[in-house]
Amino acid sequence: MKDVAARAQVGLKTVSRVVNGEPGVTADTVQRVQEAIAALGFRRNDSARLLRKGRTASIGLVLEDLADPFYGPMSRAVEETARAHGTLLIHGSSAALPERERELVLALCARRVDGLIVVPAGDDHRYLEPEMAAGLATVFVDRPPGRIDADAVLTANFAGARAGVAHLIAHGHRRIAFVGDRPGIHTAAERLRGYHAAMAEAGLAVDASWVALGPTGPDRVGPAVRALLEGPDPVTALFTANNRITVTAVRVLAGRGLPVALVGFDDFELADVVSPAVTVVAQDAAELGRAAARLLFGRLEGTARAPERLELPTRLIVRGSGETPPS
Amino acid sequence: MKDVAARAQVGLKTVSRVVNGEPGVTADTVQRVQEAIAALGFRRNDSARLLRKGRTASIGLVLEDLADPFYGPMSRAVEETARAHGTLLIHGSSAALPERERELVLALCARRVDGLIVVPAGDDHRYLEPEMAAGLATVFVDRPPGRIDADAVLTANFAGARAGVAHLIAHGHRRIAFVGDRPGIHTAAERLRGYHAAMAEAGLAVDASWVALGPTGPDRVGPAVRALLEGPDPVTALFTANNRITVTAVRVLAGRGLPVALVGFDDFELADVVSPAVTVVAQDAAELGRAAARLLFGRLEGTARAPERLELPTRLIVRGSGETPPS
DNA sequence: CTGAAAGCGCTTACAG
DNA sequence: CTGAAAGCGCTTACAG
Repeated sequence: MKDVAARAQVGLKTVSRVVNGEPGVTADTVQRVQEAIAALGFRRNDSARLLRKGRTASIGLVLEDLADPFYGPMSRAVEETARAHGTLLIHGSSAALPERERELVLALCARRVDGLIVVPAGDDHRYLEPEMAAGLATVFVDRPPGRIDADAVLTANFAGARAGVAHLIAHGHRRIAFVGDRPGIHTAAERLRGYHAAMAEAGLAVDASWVALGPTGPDRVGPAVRALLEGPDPVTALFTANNRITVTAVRVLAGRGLPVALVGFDDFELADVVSPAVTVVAQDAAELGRAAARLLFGRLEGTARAPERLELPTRLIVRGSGETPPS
Repeated sequence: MKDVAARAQVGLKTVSRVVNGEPGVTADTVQRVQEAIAALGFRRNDSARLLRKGRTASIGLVLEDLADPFYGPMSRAVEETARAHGTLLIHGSSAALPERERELVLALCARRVDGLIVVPAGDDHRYLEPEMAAGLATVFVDRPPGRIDADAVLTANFAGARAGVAHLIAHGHRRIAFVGDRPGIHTAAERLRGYHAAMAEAGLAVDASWVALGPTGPDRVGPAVRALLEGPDPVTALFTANNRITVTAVRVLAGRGLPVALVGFDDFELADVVSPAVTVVAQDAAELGRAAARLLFGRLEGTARAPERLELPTRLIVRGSGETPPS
């Protein structure tokens, strides 16, 4: 910019005016500056600009794994909202490691992102308190923050799971298994609670062996599902508590002839094409992202207000697998 | 930092030394400074730091759509490599609009990202020439850059498609359709070329009505596939040229009883579970991202070298749908 | 071991 | 209409 000013024989401020299209510069001067800009190939350095302005026009999004199909639409929705606000999006995957979540979040804070959207991996977010006290807008999504009060956008996990399990019960099932994520994860715990509620409301006792919790990879889920379907007194229906688990269950069921009822939490691509098509409790990942971004920019632009908690409804999509009667 | 210095009664440089763990400060001084840091809740502003350092420790990734399952693993791979280099990742979706790609890329340039990875939406990247001449490291991925010379990591689209179509021919098919993306897209054109090559090598004439090109949404692909399978002299096999198209084709085929052979370009989740399981020409999206990131950081750390072009091989995964004989 | 001065590339607040 | 000075929050190069 200094070079441009020198070449156009004007002051720095005049170059700044031209670059930013501010009024109050003679057409003649504007042209001289523009010629110098073109000749020197000058481009404004937005990082320097934003340092002076006191914001970064960027927000951070920390989630579990960008490669998980659940997070793609969510990220995209956040990105679109950010774009509408002239803001860039910095991404980070925590790989479900609390330590990595913290590291990423603090790196983003050090960059002074204007706001932060976090899908928690850990269950203690007190490390964010100083940042939030200093004015960092933060919204948690998919899972609530741990040990601090902050904006959160969640899915109705309890109600959704309860409705899914009740659906299986309504179709005559009594021996229903729950295959879920590790119980330390909020969504997993809520969905499990929904399962227990539906069973209790129908007056059905739950055998401890019907509940299989753990990592969502096929290595754990495959054997767990097979175990539930074997033995002297197998379950007649499965409630799978997230899309990674459902997909593995579908794969296992496809390998056996026996009809087993299945309802999954989360919709997934081709759920309508596999045979039988999979009945799911769908949540809207994109809307989760949109709502979180809306809350975030609301907070960035508005006045201070108390933390808000939004809960988005689920939708039962009936496709066939959940309506199989008990064998 | 000024406040910390004042409170600890030291100079700015000493605070800087403590914050960065540089040697040459008395234990006593270190402690005074650390107390001041804790009392004031000071956190270094990395944006300011990096401005002074002349880099931003961030790279930009511009792709078509973060919500497309093809890009999730690719992004994640780029992110992991960036992480290993202490670099953050800024994401942008072009929505396949050349104008939006340009806008995003230039916004990232204005932020002075250290490097850029681009999945092109447009076919003219001369707008990047001044930036690249000024030292911006840039790698194109999935599709080559248009009208400039630059690093690129591509899939062997031509060879992969040729092998996929040859596979159908080897299983007795003569009337094979090609359902692909708009021909302006490089990958689409290459795959079409592979189809024509395989047909020509087998001495088979291609009826113009067998080639259906256009947008990859179900609105276009669904009717196109149905049209190919109806009429007096329908095709007996389909080659679908990307995962969005294949998924729609699978959906259409599931709705009819007749066996039609199918080979798709790109693998996708549950390809092994739908019935029949789908034979695909798989490409490695994660490796595409990893290779691109490796090239980028190689360029950032190394000396200048001529632009490089990598081509990753595809893998034919035989699952059943591609081995259906002609009806 | 320690710190004052200059600078990264911009904008703000002000004066002429 | 125009520009010199100060400042955003740091680091670099240097001197003591």
